[in-house]
Amino acid sequence: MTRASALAYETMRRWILDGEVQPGQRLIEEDLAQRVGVSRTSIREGLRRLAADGLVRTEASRGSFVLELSTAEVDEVFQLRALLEGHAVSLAAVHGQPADWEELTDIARQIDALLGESGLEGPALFARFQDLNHRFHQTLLRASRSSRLQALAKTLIELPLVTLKQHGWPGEVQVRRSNQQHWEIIEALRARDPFLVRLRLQSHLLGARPRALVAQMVPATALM
Amino acid sequence: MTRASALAYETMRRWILDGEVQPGQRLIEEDLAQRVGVSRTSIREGLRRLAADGLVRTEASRGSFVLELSTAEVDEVFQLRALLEGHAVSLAAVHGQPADWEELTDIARQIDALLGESGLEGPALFARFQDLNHRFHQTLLRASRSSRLQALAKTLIELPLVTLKQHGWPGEVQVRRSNQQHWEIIEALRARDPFLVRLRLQSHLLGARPRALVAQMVPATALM
DNA sequence: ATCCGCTTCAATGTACACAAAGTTTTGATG
DNA sequence: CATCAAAACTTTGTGTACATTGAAGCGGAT
Repeated sequence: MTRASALAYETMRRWILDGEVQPGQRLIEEDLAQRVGVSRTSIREGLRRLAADGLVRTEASRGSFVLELSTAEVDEVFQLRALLEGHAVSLAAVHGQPADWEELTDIARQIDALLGESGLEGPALFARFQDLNHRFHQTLLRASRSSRLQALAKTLIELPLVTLKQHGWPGEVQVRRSNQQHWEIIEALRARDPFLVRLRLQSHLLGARPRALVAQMVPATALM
Repeated sequence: MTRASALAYETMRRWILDGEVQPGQRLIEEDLAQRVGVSRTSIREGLRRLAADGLVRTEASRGSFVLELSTAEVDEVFQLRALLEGHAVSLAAVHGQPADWEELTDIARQIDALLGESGLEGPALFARFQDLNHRFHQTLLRASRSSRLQALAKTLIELPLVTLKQHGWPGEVQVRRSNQQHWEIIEALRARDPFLVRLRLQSHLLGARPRALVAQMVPATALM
């Protein structure tokens, strides 16, 4: 079984996404090899995959560094997500199946349930919301029935996660508002309205971003 | 200098894009190593980069295969190109510089010059047009001033090239029509009209595709 | 003759050792 | 004391040997 390199990839990927290694930090192959428990060969293969994902940047003969994202770059990523996922949901509105709506509904229900649990707050609430939210967007992408579009968007979705520890967690209010929008997206999908669902999804993605982004947008047409 | 792996990557990439290895063909690491003149280590690294580009597909423990694209997948790629490059040119209309317009104009002039040369036809004409056309679209992407968008679109642009040998070359008529559209795109950029330039670019990209594609489009909104 | 399982073989996956490149330390000199 | 160059060390890049896996071919049993 192809395991050592896959193990290296997944382990390091998790370290980066969970913030256990800092953005900008240099990654030394030998150290990684010892920590993961595989040889440098497998570590190198994992690093190259991470570089392809955009999670690390590799400079020739100088090593690999964990991705750093400026706020401007985070905005850029969200603009592109809005473009690609907007397209995806409008395809989903046409090609999607009732089973897709069910899956989305199930996830939205689980997020609602999360909000109902008393005593759940801060990091704990956030971690579970994060996971469900991620699944929601992945499910939307799958419903587009375009594997290539799915692959492109998937990499973008993960990039901003490296900066989460710096930006802190959203509060219960934001989670509530976010899931309300999820329900509205599902509604537009059930109605098979590609135009409306795209608008709602783009609004969902860009509304969560700093206001600065809106000002930078190409007026009226940037994301269409 | 990082050379062996870079050499492997570029050499194999050229083989694939030039059709010297067939779509679907299995690539055996040892053979490649001998043909390129580097060790399997470097070949493997090159293959992984090609896999990240989407030019080869790697199955665990079973080897690497040159990308195969069905006509439906080619259409899918062009749809995504229309989406991403459409966005890019509308950004270019806002953020681009006069130097960008000059560069584009220069390329369009060279294509016109190509058509003026008597005796140039078939594969020879096509090869030179192909190169200039590629540079035109790359320049458009650069003018968007979005490196991430550029990177995403760049990989898509190259994918359909693997099937060129199967589809034959476009004639002089198509080249002429294509460059006419290039001029119209440049005009819309100079006018800094993000809406118009996006429409013209999408029309340029999708017009060249089989009619079937239009029928598959999500009515009215697929690419907006 | 066909099907099942075992052996054999070819190709990929992994580890390790050596080579090349880059960085830091050190020491001599002005 | 500052500066610069050379040596020592650290880290990445490449080649090669060995391990593992999957496929193909072979042989025997029904």
